Amino acid sequence: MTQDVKEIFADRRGTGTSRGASGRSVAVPSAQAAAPAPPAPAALAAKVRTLAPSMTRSMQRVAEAVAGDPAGCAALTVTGLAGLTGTSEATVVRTARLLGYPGYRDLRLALAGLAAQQESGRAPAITTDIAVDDPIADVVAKLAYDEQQTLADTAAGLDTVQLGAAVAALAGARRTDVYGIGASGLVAQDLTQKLLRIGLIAHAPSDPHLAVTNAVQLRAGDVAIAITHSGSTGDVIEPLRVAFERGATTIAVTGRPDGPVTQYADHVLTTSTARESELRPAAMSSRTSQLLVVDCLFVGIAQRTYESAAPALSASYEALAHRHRSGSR
Amino acid sequence: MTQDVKEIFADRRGTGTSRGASGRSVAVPSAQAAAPAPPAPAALAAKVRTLAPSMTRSMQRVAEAVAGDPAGCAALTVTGLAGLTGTSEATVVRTARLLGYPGYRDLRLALAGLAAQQESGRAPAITTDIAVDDPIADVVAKLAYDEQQTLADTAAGLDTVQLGAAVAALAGARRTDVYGIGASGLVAQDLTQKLLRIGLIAHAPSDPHLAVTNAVQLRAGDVAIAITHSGSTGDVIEPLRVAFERGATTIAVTGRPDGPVTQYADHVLTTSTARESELRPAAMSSRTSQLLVVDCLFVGIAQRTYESAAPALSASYEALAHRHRSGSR
DNA sequence: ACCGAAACGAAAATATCTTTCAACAGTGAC
DNA sequence: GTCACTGTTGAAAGATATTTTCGTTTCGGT
Repeated sequence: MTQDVKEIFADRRGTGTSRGASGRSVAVPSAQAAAPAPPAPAALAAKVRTLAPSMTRSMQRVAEAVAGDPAGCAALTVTGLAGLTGTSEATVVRTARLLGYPGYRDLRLALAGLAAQQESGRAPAITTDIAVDDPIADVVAKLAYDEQQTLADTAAGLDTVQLGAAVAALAGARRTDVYGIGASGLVAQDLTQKLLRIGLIAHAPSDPHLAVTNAVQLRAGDVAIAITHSGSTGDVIEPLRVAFERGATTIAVTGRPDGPVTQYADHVLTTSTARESELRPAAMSSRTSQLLVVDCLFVGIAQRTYESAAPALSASYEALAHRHRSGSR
Repeated sequence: MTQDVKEIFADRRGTGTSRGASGRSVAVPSAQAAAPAPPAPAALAAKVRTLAPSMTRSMQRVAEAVAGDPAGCAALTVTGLAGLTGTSEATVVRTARLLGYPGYRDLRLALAGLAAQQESGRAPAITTDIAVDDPIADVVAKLAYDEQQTLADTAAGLDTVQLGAAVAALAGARRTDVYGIGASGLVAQDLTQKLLRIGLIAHAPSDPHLAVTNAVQLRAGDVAIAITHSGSTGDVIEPLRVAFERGATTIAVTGRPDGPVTQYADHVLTTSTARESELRPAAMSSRTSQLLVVDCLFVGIAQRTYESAAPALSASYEALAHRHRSGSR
């Protein structure tokens, strides 16, 4: 619940990006040292969207103002912004904390930076929503633009320390389980396919019961990954919990870093949340975001295990070659 | 010479330090405001050089530090910067004034902006390939950039006429089969999931033999889609050929519009082919491209069948709601 | 060596940010 | 419906940071 919020307020300098990890030792030493999460520079708009659901009404108003007019807000003091949004100074500070800054002062600094970037980058044409009567060409353009935006947001908001830790764990894993349901299930399978290609042992059970059965087999040295946009998909959380309790290293790929799933995750990789609409279900951009994260994991692992990954990759390529008809002209 | 300094010191309220006031009641673009020069955004280094002669020794030290490391200085308080340069707070404020800002606070804000600009300015260096020893942050940036590129290429290269025709066929189809193997198989499943969600009948057999078995059942009024990057995957072409011969409308989503698969396709949707490398297999960008095409198909169909699609979408959403744990927040 | 003007910094004064705490609103149990 | 409880909120106290004041120091000229 709001315990997340409370925590943030209570222990400001806290290194605990992931609550789950607090009870256990993190594999990579550098992880917690640098972990407090580098206050985002340009990833602010994305962060606002990601965290918006876990904000209270007043905080949302503040976040909205900040995301909507960085330059304007940067010129305001706490009191000014509080007045503008019809809230109190305390709320503004709370919002700043929630967004990952030590206090309003730093948020303001970041805001100034963002404003400068926007200024130089020139306004990137606002995405209007897709309408029922949009011509097909517009649909293509809007979707492409949106997905590009999602990619940028995801890349900006991805915690490279967590990512590095996740890669390290995966690269040395005895075996890996990937859990995902629905659209996220496809992402899970995608990752699994990739891992298999570089000679790692990976499974992506699609049946929730099988997933739990699988999870029970895991132990220290194994890795379990849960992929869920909402962060609260029971069928995915359950196997991760089991894996967590069996001592496996657990990773959560989610759009809600404050969701239940992170309780059992040693490392949390945050995917970006784009606005959705009737014609554009959340599944669309969350999938794009998840896939980018998965690709990053994959390439990271491939780098680390290059000696064995490279031959494995070409071997699987060779093996499939004959399944393609010879000529294509 | 130092008369500038004097002036600045003497008349402090001249330019209206109070931001709040200036934001409201100033009706006329203040004449005096023009003269004092708007606080420089990025021209800071230049300003330092220009004004250096009229600075005292201590102030020069401060100006030098500021120009040399904007990012670093932006992180410091007055006291900190005074300490770093071996001067006093008063001197720092005096320098800020000389540079055209109402006070240190505003200089600091400008500094943050400058730092952000510099930061983003050095981004475009990511066009190179991913190397084995790239730091993880570079991997993220490069992958995101590449996928964005792929999206742009795909959107640009997509034939909207073909797309429109494909959408029309799908929207009116009695049933739809989607064939894909390996990475493309996941895309096929993704499309299938989406179609099911809006109440259409779709299958994505993953077993090639089952695919053919399925294809045999198709007839005019049905649609078959083959997804293959290479355009020459036998296991995918075969069912499409069967469907084609049974009279179904056939669609090919491929990166090779000249490949064998198009022989049996009524409509061809071209995905873009990005360069691949050892660490970045083709599967990665082709998948991104294919997914965009699939999304376009989906949204197009949803538009056409809006009356029935919208309720179906919300119904499936409702049905799944209870599978998510109550809430975080 | 002495004078005056300019430069400088310590500390007071002010503005700004942060924390605390008590009151309030929403929610679920009975 | 009422009660207890948890979570949210803003006012004001408390802590920091910035700005101003003002006396001391430095430097150049006589």
